Amino acid sequence: MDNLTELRKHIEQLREQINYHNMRYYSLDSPEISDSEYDALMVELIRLETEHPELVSPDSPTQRVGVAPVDAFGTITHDIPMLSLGNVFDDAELHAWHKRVSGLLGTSDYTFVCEHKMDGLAVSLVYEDGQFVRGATRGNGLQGEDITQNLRTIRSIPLSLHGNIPQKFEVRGEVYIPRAGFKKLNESRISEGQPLFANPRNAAAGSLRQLDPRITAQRPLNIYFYYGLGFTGIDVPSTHWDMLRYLKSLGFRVNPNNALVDTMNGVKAYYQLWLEKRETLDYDADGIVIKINQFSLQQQLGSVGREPRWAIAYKFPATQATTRLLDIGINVGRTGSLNPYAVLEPVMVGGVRVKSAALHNEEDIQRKDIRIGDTVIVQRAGEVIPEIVAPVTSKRTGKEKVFVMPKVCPVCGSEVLKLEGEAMVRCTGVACPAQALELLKHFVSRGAMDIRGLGESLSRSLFEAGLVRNVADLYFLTEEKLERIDGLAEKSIANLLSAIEKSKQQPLARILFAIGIRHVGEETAEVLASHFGSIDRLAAATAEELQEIPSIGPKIAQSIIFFFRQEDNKKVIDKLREANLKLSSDDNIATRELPLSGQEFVITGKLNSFPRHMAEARLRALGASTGSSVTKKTTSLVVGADPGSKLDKARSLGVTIIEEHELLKLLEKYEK
DNA sequence: CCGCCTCGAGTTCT
DNA sequence: CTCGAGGCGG
Repeated sequence: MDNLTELRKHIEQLREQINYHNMRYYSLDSPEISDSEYDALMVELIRLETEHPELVSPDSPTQRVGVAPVDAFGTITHDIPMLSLGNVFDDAELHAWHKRVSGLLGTSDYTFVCEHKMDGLAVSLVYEDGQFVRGATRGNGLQGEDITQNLRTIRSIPLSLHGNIPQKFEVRGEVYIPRAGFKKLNESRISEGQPLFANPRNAAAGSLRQLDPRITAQRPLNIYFYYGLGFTGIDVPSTHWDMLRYLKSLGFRVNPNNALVDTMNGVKAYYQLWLEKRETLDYDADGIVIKINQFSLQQQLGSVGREPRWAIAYKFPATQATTRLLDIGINVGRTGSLNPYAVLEPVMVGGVRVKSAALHNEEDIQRKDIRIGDTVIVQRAGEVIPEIVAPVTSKRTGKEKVFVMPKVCPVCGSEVLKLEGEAMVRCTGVACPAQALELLKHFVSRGAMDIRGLGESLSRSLFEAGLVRNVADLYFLTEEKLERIDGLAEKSIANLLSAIEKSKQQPLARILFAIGIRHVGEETAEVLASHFGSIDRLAAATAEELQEIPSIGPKIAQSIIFFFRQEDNKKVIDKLREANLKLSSDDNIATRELPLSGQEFVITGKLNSFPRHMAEARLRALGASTGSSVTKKTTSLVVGADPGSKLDKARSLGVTIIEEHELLKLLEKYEK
């Protein structure tokens, strides 16, 4: 046997192996070998084919990387037209369809196959003698574009089939981009400065229509097959359901969520199920497709125009809609950030009337190229919050206006500042009313001081009436003052005052969160409260001391120091103290659970009342940690009889030193 | 210095 | 929920 024949055989074997594992991995989602083992096979094949280009065959798995570009797509006439589907939008219309069909057939003794109506691109593939020879887009239904080379790059499309196969047949399926892949694709497009795809469908369409298949090969395209036809040289199944199973047995990827259903109630249940669960799918589905299972009945029904009578789409309420962007407004946040939002012509999306949407920041608007006056696609997918996906550029009239961030704060007129490397533009006004009001709203909110009955509108009224200029003013409100507010009855006033009174008991962590130090949220406030135990100790801390705390870095440290340096803030804190808020957790009942957490105690010398390990255990039970030597992290040193060198160390580090009787007092105070 | 993770801030509608 | 920013480990 000569060398070349042997090599040819080896290459053929490799291809078969790779094709088999391709099918396991891409079509059946159940790989048998690891990715690296697979890669090794592929590398070997590429090496052999590079060395012997004459042995490269068009169905070789190496050819999926895409061949050289074409000038234009050829036209392919579909042997059997690719029909579109009629739509129904509610149960009544669905029943009307069922009734019509049953009437035409003279029976309602048939079954249904339910499938997802995937939001992708319908394609048609022709196989001859087990080889994939031709693939086309749907086009106008009669003629489509020849995208054979692009389809070859999709891994789950078998290039050649084995076993007892039809001489010739056609399969149809839906090409799509999985959601995860779509997200990644758009992310990489951002970093490459390319325009974003509005949705996975557009991305799939754009990818399939690449003239250069090498680009298509890099897109995460996938496909589900849902139809087989035009078989020659073999007996075909007599129902659609069996056809799907047959396609699967040939190695075509078939959607596992398809269902065979006996009754209309089953159809409705399938619809309801996936209406609720559609967000869990890794592709967009805009409805379900109901097909009459028996081919003989399908034939009997035939088509009207371009729509078969034997199938219907039952659409989900749209999660995307287009509407006009009337204007772009600006909100000023608590931190002074200027937050643009879209003013939309109200539109129904996913069953809700949407009239505004957040636009995050200026860059976001520019990247998406959204202009005032544009027709835009609004989305309200699984998430409740609407967003603008993209403008519909084809609807531009030329009168649209590009948005520019104002140079001054729209509320107080102060200059705005965009810091180097930051996305947000900020108002520099120290006394900006918008910021003050937002801070007030934040202060009374649920996670902060939790003052019930003081919502958005009352906050605004109090602020505008000049009764509350800063958050501390809340604690000096009186009945007489509140009577000046319109629409505030006696009972409401009493409730409000009692809610304010109650909030005085909020623990230190809540207060630290509520006063609105930049970069100090709930979590960090908790850390600071348990570490320092009082607002005064926090205010006195240096940047170094702050940064020693885990999760506190230079930025947060700087922000805290900046906050406490401001005269206005000092005044507010003094007034809060005057109002008897718990600015120190020492006298705070609400922090009882772990009053000493964040503190580290070290004991030196001999204790009289109990052994050292007992003292340490009791301290730990209160949330403190205990150490054996004095370090920068030590917060208190307990001094017993005959103290050692730890005392000197503690003095040099400025660690709080307490005596045994003070420790006892401390323990008694917190233990119960 | 980069990538990963967590936290902070802002947001819509019923 | 999403995006940006800060902290931190490799």
